[in-house]
Amino acid sequence: MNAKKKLSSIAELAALVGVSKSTVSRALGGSSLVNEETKARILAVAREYDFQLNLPARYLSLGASRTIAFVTQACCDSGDKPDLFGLEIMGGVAAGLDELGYDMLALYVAPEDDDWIARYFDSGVVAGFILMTYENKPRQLELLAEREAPFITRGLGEGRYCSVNGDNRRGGALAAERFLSRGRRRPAFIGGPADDPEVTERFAGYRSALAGAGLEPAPARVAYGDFSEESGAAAMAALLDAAPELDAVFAASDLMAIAAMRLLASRGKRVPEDVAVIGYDDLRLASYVSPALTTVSQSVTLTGKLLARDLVAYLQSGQVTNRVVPVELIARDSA
Amino acid sequence: MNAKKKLSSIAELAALVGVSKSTVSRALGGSSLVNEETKARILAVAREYDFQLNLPARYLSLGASRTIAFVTQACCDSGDKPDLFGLEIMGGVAAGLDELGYDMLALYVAPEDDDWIARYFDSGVVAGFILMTYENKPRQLELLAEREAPFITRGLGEGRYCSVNGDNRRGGALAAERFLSRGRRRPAFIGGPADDPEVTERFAGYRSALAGAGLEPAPARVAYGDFSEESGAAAMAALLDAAPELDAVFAASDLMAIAAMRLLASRGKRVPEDVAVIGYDDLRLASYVSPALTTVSQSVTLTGKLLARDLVAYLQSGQVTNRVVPVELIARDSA
DNA sequence: TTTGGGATTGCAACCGGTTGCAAGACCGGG
DNA sequence: CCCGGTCTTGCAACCGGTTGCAATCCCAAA
Repeated sequence: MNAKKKLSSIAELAALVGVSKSTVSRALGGSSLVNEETKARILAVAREYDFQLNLPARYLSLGASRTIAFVTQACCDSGDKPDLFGLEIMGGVAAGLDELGYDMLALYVAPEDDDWIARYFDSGVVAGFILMTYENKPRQLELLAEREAPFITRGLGEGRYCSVNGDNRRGGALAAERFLSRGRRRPAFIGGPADDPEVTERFAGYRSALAGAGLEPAPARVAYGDFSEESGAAAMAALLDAAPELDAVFAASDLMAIAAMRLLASRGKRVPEDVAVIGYDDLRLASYVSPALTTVSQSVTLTGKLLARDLVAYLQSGQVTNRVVPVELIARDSA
Repeated sequence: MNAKKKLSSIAELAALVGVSKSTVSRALGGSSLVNEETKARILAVAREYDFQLNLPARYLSLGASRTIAFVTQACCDSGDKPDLFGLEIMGGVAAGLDELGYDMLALYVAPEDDDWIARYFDSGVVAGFILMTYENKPRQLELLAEREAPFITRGLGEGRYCSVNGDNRRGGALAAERFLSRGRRRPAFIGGPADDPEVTERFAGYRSALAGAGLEPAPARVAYGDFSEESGAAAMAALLDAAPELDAVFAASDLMAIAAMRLLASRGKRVPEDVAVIGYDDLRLASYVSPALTTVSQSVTLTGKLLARDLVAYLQSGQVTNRVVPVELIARDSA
């Protein structure tokens, strides 16, 4: 039935319908410069042969592609840890881009690689980037800006470039409120890097919610890591030494929270009876550990879709957006 | 310094060096038809201006792109479960493709979508596919074959098309041996779909290892699910009812194994004291649950790299390969 | 000195789209 | 009947690469 020979160019289609290349091109592009009746005829034949236009040719001609690069950290060689948070967001981004008719190229870049922007942007393969890397992020942002490559990032944009960001302040507050409602009066905090604006925001929200209850985060009950498990364990150990009286811990990433729970267990503390624990991110993991981790959820799917939409909007209009997406507390067993 | 104006075409570069387009094209392509000295001169200038050739144009001219689509299941709208196993493999594929100078397009397709092959292959955006979907996989394989689109899949290829596959038989055997060495004599099996060749292989390996010790898997101690958690819980429940004497469970996926562990706990069985549990896949998750899951590892990174390499080899030579990658038992606490 | 052949290089066509511009068809008004 | 204007359509140039073929140059062999 559909064994008709493949059409491999607009010219063949044109010949078949009896019009010129240009007319076909315009018809497929939905231009108003074509007679409705002719357009219908062309589209009918196109559908019948299920014609697909050649995208490389189109991109060449248009001087712009419809592909977006999703840039995430390379998980080096070995069974190294992929960036789980980034990976979960990728699904949302893919869905968002798909709706808008864009494709997603997955780019795993090594932290010390600066070359990818040129390789992918200057060569015309991608029209823009979604930046999810953590290491060296500021430098990469700068490089992108320098090249005038369109991009969006998850995290703070500060009005200078597009971003989608969780409501970090509210996230911190949610954690603090949860502790308070559970009667905890001596909560501790484990941050990511102390100079990471997301971390300071979370801390600010946390502190002011505590302040609302007349509490203040004792300096001895504040420690910083780098979002990784190892750092989470180390921070937890340090906190226990410095402030053994703590009865709750709010960590700025699920991985640190999980590591903290392990360390607590190894020191004979029960979670949540002795120490309540709250994480951040709501990785898929969080619901599998035991006790299941109470955590602040950033709605990965929504974040992904917004990253996609706002970047495409920027490509089309140059409109810089800094969107904040709501967070919510996912109450499980650890706090 | 490097503020030289951008070179946006081979022609500009050519003018700068004082040669023709063709010569530049050949020099960049490493052709032997160019004088070594000229080639060096061209490359030097190219590097100085860090020139990137326009890939859409190149692909158009060559009639083939250097992009591979990694096809995985769309995780529909909501906070739906992404295919964790696929996602972990993706990292390996990305690394493998990168080494070979290919790019990776991430394609999340809905199970009932048949159109993507045309959209991506006929339009010339991708040169081939890596197929990771589970639902409707046979049909999609058929469609790909019909269109003569180059692809490779994880799982069984049966000589008809390229594949990379874990050593399922050995995986099953490893699990059985572990049970035996732990003194378990009444092990149960939870498979994925009973007609999935990977599952039957695992079962075959498992059964024959048991047979080596004079045991036989009682039919009452065999159940089938679909790799998902829900099905794992259901299967486990059924097994407990039908064969309450069981002292071990080998599940064909980590998710089913984890669900089984939960169900066992809810029925008052201790893992591993009362019932030992072994999973399959070694998802990142496996080491986080408690007790940490003993499981059969398929070396995701290696699998990913091989998928990349074998597909590219096929693109270049038409050589169909069916590779089997070794599996290993990761001993943790659950068995 | 002429001739043959290898090494380099450039010309120009082609890949398959898009689009500015001109041309033809057809309309109503003057 | 002529003119200007609106609709449609096609021509041909262009996007930036690749590559077959012809042209040129140089050197050794005859």
